[in-house]
Amino acid sequence: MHKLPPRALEYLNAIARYKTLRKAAARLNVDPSAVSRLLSQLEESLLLPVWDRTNNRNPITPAGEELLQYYRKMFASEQATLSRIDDLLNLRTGEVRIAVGEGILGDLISSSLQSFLEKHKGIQLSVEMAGAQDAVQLLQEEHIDFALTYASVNNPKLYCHLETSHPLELIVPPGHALTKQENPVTFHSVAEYPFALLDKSTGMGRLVTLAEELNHLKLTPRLRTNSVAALKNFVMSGLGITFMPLLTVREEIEQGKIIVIPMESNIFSQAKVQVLSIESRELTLAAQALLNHLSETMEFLAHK
Amino acid sequence: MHKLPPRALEYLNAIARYKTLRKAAARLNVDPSAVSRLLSQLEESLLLPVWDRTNNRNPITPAGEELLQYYRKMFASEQATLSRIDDLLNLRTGEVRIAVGEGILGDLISSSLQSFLEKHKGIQLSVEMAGAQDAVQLLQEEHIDFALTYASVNNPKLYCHLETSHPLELIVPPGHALTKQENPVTFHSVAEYPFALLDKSTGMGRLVTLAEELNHLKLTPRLRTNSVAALKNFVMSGLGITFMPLLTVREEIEQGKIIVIPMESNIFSQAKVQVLSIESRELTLAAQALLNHLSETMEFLAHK
DNA sequence: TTATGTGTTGACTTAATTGCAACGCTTTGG
DNA sequence: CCAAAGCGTTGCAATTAAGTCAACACATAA
Repeated sequence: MHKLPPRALEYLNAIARYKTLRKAAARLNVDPSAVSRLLSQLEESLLLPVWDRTNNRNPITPAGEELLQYYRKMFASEQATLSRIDDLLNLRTGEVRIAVGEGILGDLISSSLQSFLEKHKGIQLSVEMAGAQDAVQLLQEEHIDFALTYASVNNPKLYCHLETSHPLELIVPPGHALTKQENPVTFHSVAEYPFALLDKSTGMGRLVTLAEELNHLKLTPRLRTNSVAALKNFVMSGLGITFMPLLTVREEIEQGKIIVIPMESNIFSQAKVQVLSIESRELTLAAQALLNHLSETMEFLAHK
Repeated sequence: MHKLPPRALEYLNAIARYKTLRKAAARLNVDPSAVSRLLSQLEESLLLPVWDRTNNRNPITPAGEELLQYYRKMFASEQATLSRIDDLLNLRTGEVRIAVGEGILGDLISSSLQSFLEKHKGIQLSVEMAGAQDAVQLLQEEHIDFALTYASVNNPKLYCHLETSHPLELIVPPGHALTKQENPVTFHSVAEYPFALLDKSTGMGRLVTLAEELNHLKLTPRLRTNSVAALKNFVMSGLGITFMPLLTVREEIEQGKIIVIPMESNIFSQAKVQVLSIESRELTLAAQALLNHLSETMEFLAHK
């Protein structure tokens, strides 16, 4: 099976429109000979005439009609494809899939995501809530474009687009005994109060475990959960204290429902929010646009 | 708007299949550099990358996916088109439209038409019954491929593919007085009996009119119709006599229902069955095939 | 480390398209 | 009736596109 030269079909189409070879050639700004020859060799390859040189009213043969039907469909489809690619280029369409690690509350980024969706009406957005290592998994399996994580492990396969420091803080309810303490609270003194911890599966959980080991101390929490919201409620209801980054409880602090107490541990100050993607895998245009948008509109992602 | 080079899409498709440029090039039996260059210039024209050189598992970018979707649809459509054209070439499909002039009974050619339809299962056939000049009109307006006419006028615009002589004969019922006459019947003696004539719109009708003028005689028929069948019934029921070509009454003669009487007039011997089409307009393959089939299977069209 | 794989680049060759001028033909209009 | 304008086609030269070959830079695996 051979190939249909598109140029020849274009010529045939022009002949169908302008009825005669010379007029068609004139419209296409080519020499009539080019048209004549290309169509002749097309007919030779098909073993069939595609147009009737002696009929100026309806010069297209049945075989030619088949070709034209194909050509016109193809042409329309090509234009549509180019238009879609142009949309892609101008972010009028596209798809971004991200994961946000537990520890970064949906509320925090949802307003930014919403303004992004409004800015780029045609872009589909998919946000997956996941643990830190789940996010890495999703990245490597290419289910997502990038991940927003908190306190995740370093991974050489991953590229960090930007990171901001967000230390893990000690969070207590108003009126808690530790609020009266003058000198900075030590890790040991925390153990004397009922407290809650995040699962070890999360980045925050692992950070706490690390601190335990460094302080040769085994904490036994009243509550262990993988839900940041549950953790917040635990503290706000006065049941006890916990560790959380400031960014997750900013609102509650302003409302006085929660109080942050400085700690002397500098282990927790390693904690960072990171935007990660697969090393050496270029971001989609749409993904890059979302990333830019997030870093512009989210204070907690602003470079420090 | 520019044009998508098909070769580049073919290359992109091969890369999608074989994951790497070199393997794709190997499968297509081209040098890798050709693939590299063509794809690079495609990307340059689109202002977007179409494949990811660093990802051997899924090298196609979103823009590339759009292109491939288009390419595959186009490819399938091209194959289908070529297949349809091949069908045209091999008469597995097509359309033939003919007109048969009154005077050639449908029964006469219907068996031949039927065997043609059986031979070429995919061909659509359209048969129009028409008067001789109606057929010419249909030809010139290109509604039909060719016309089968009887005793039609000569027309320089028409090409006669084949013609066979079929004189207009005197047709009488068995036992008619003229059957007893020994010397050849003259045109004048016909007028003494009740007779029927075809409409002047038909070729046969005009032939009779011509004979009237040459013999300075005005015939007043008992019946004037444009239906050959009505004419036959008129004679068979013994109501009178008429003029018809042998080919339309062959069956009735064999059954003894109708008798042919020789006439001395040689005007009627001009009458011919003709296959006509527009001069210089080549017949469709399918039309040519039908014409061949008719001339092979119809005795009355056999060359004499 | 070597060895094998990737994509890319430069110089050259080859094939396909096109432009130009001319020819033979039919149709049109004085 | 002939001249003029239109048609499609062909030979030859020029341009452009696509291809090969060899070499390079880089990454990965043994």
